[in-house]
Amino acid sequence: MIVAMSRYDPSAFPPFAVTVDLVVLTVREHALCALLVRRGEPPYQGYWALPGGFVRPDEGLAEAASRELAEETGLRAPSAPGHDAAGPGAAGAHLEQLATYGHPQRDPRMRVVSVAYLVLAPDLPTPRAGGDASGARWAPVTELLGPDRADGVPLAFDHGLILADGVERARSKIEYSSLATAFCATEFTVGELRRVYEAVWGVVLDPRNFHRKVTGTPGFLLPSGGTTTRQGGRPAQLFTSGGANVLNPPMLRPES
Amino acid sequence: MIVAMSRYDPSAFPPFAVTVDLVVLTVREHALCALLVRRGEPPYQGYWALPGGFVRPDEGLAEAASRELAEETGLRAPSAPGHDAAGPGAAGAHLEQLATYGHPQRDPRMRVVSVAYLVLAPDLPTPRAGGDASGARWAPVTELLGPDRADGVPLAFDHGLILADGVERARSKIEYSSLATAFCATEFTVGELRRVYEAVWGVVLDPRNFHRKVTGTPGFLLPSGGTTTRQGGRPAQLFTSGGANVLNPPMLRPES
DNA sequence: GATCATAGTCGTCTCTCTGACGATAAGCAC
DNA sequence: GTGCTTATCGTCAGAGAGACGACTATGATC
Repeated sequence: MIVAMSRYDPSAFPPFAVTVDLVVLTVREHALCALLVRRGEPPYQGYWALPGGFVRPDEGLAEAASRELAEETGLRAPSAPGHDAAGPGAAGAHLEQLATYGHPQRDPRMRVVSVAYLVLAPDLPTPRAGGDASGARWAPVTELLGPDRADGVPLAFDHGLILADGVERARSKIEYSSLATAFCATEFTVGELRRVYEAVWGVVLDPRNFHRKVTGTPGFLLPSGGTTTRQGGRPAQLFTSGGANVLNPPMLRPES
Repeated sequence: MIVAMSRYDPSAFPPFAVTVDLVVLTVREHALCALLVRRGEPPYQGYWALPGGFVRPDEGLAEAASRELAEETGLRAPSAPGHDAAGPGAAGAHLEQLATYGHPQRDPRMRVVSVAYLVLAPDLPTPRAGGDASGARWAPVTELLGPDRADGVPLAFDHGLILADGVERARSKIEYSSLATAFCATEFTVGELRRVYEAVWGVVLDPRNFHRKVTGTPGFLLPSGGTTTRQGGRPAQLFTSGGANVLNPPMLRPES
């Protein structure tokens, strides 16, 4: 392909590389964690980075994100705008576009525009390294963000910024949607859902008020009929996500 | 530039064109309006489209959006994440990234990924046609969206979809931020701000409850000291935007 | 089996905020 | 002045949230 740049010729254009990067979040051991892969090649060889890759010439952006997600984790994720064809309570991760990053020097090799996607997934087995990554892990986001970062080595490229944006999106979106259920298994208890909120927001919530709120919000939870004692204590009712897209009034994050 | 495609060679990549498209919204005559330009060249010659253009090789995405905005409207817009350097109440439009659109066939000429930006501006003079556009106008969004579209001709490319996403973003964002003030002049009255909400949401709000809400929310409005009678009736206090980024509790959109 | 620890669930009280609406204030047109 | 407009203040009932007491039903431990 021959490429030329002329101000007024609309058939000419400067070429860009387009990639997708994934902010894959899950809740494990009461902490919000992000999926990282270790880069096996320069630039940033040996650094931890968000999973991602080039968009192919014949695929859409969400399609590329979904493909990369499957390659890295084996997760099947319907894209966000289309409703989950499997209906309420179906397993599988939530995927939505986050933002696009295109600083001219964000990749030293060439001009790269990266479309970031946010994935919210239930707890998964330890990831396998895939493709061009020499390792993969779940990292608590508290160790990756902020000035009190435990791991002194930053992420590759601008992935620290992308991760921060993704975490902020997740934190605000579970306020006014039922998206927190995407962090849970198909069936879950009110207490498990509460622990998701507590992990994502980093707060403690009153179990009684939380129970009243989520069970009193129409469309948020559907009773599945069963009970479980897997958390110990008194048996708890099992629910599936009611699929309500928008909660009104929203869940309130304490002291924000 | 020679381009090749190889699965595992990270220095090779399929080339994309990257553009920015602008959803410029304003409120005029009690209606939410979007800026459209008429395309002077194929494809979609003669169709109305969102303003926009190619990103240059050496500029960032927000920079390109800001440049296109200035070229089309003369507006100077600071990008959203950085706070307005001119301080609270400064004129100038609000600009933020909206979403990125990259369906493989969205442009018949080539593979184009478009990063859409949302601009909220106070009422502006009738726009001039600029660059490759043969005309420009403000169109009420009610005439452009939905099945009851008055103008039977759709917008070029996927710009109808982009516009719908931008309008939805604006409608939801003024709920929990002070962004509605971006539609007003530097100094404005409570009534003028209420008419912004009414136009964007397409509802009527109770003037007394609205007044109590906005004047009672800390950081939303700053009294500027003056008064005006430009809306008729009793003189109204003038305010500037207090710059509060997030309103808690939010403004409530009726019956949503 | 009795006791304890754990987690779930229901209720109550108070306070804040909202929606509905009455009442008053202060300009302009005539 | 009267009438019309818009702005602003007040009042009241109801919904919802935060704080917290009380009770329930399981497994663990003695």
